[in-house]
Amino acid sequence: MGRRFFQRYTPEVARGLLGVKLVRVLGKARLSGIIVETEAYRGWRDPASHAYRGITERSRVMFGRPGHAYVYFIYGFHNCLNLTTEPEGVPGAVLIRALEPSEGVETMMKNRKAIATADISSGPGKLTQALSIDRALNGEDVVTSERLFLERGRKVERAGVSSRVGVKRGKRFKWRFFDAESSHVSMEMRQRLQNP
DNA sequence: GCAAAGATCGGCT
DNA sequence: GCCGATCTTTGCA
Repeated sequence: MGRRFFQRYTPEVARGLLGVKLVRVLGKARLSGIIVETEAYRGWRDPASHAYRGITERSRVMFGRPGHAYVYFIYGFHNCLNLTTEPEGVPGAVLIRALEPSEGVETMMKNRKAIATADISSGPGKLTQALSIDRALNGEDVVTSERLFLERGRKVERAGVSSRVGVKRGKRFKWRFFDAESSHVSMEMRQRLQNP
């Protein structure tokens, strides 16, 4: 995926990432999964976004060039992976919320101590654990990186849209996108199917 | 300095 | 459905 893909209106990128394969290379091992759920965080008017109050040490990456990883640590336990969007200077990022595992499933299971494959990466904190993604990858350029990047995946026929989950403010933005035909999304919110 | 909240998960009731 | 774990970031004194 080129830089231009990310340099657009964030909800558009979030929708466009559905069906794309996220690849993590660890030594000679390849771990990957198809993105089936995303959320957009954008601009200065979105109260749920880390960029809401302007540039801080943490949110700096969101204001930088598009196509970079923004990884933050939350609740004392979990890392969350985002990909930055919009032209430089405009804050935006897409939170990757769920993957459908494809390569390296055994390793991901081990990383997760999971017994069911549906449980490997069906949540933002789960997938970073499965793919060994932490803040060491914050700021990684996924357009040129060889340890974290995107590849062509499959076409998503039916995309669902809803409010974002887990946020208190900014509910009015319908910026959560998911593959309505996937059984690997983070929650069973497969009602309210629409076309974005 | 310090206190409080947080883009979560898993276990228990 | 509710609760606890655990620690970073941020806002305010």
